[in-house]
Amino acid sequence: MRLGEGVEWGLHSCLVLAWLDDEAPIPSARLAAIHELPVAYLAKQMQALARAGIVTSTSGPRGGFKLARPASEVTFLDVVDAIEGGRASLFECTKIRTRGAAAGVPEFQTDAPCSIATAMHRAEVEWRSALQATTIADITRDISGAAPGFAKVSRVSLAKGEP
Amino acid sequence: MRLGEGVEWGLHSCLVLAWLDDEAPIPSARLAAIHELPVAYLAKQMQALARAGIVTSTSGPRGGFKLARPASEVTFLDVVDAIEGGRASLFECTKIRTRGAAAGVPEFQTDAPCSIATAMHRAEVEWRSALQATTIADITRDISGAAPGFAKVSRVSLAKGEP
DNA sequence: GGTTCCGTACTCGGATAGTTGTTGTCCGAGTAATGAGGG
DNA sequence: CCCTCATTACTCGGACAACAACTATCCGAGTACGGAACC
Repeated sequence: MRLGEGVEWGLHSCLVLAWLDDEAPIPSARLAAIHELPVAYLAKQMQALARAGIVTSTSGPRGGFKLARPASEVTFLDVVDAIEGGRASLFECTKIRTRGAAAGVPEFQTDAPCSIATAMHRAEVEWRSALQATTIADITRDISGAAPGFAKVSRVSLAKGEP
Repeated sequence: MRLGEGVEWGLHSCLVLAWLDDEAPIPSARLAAIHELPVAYLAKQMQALARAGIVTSTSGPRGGFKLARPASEVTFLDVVDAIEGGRASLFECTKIRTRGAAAGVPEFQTDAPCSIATAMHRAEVEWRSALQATTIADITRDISGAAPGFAKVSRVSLAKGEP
């Protein structure tokens, strides 16, 4: 079990969009070329981000994608939920304790939520909280801090396409 | 994206095994009947638990599964890892920042681990920590506390099979 | 020369196949109880 | 009556299909630019 690859692509793409925020919209083709990804499939993931309101899309020449809001307000959880499409519930309780022979056991028939499901959900909340506590802006800060002198020139190379 | 159903089955089965700890080993057929699950597929999951050393298996008549160690030493993380078979890494970094046009950007070529992967892994550690902090014994405590008076009689019904 | 209009090229968007992983099932190897036979 | 041993039934264990989800791809709808024609 693991997250789809699209999550990684979406996060990196949002990072690039934040990086080139003052430039024109970036089409999927260029986003794909930057990370050497399948163009059409990345486009599909970008559609999911657009539906979730994380990025805005523009059609036609000079069109492409831009961040819909400041990078500091785009959390990792937003991107994960957008691309996984709500299927990001790590655990789902199917109420198996209410079926079969266990149905005759009073301790298992209480209306209280299943203790196992509760524990799993508690862990999941920890995961989602950590994702929500991190934004795209945190990552751009990391990268800018690592090599501030080359920021502008590399942004230009990325915007042009090939290095 | 979500965990396999086998995780829920494994957790509930461990709970039953802990509940009936002083009884004879429980065969997969009875475990499946308790929760009305597909017998053969549950057996497959129990095999995974046995390989991980969480339960011990006995063949032949009067055989079945028993917890290999006290329920207080069986964490949810143990069960999840055992059944997901090590594929429980929620996120895997495929190093896409080192390919394509991004390969020419100095900021993306540092040897430091990918900031995005780091953030995702940090969230995953939170999840795994929460899972490790919960044991099967915690759940048995919850259930016993809810209806202490009926514990013994229901344990007997479960051991016999049908209520 | 300025304005309008049309053609063109480029972009997103949803509908369409291929491949991997999960779910479900089956039969064989091994083992302990069981009953018969012999001492 | 007790012991030995073959039979038998029951269990786990790994090998074998069916399904779903993820991955990958294509073509159509819409839009802005660019140029030509007209005023």
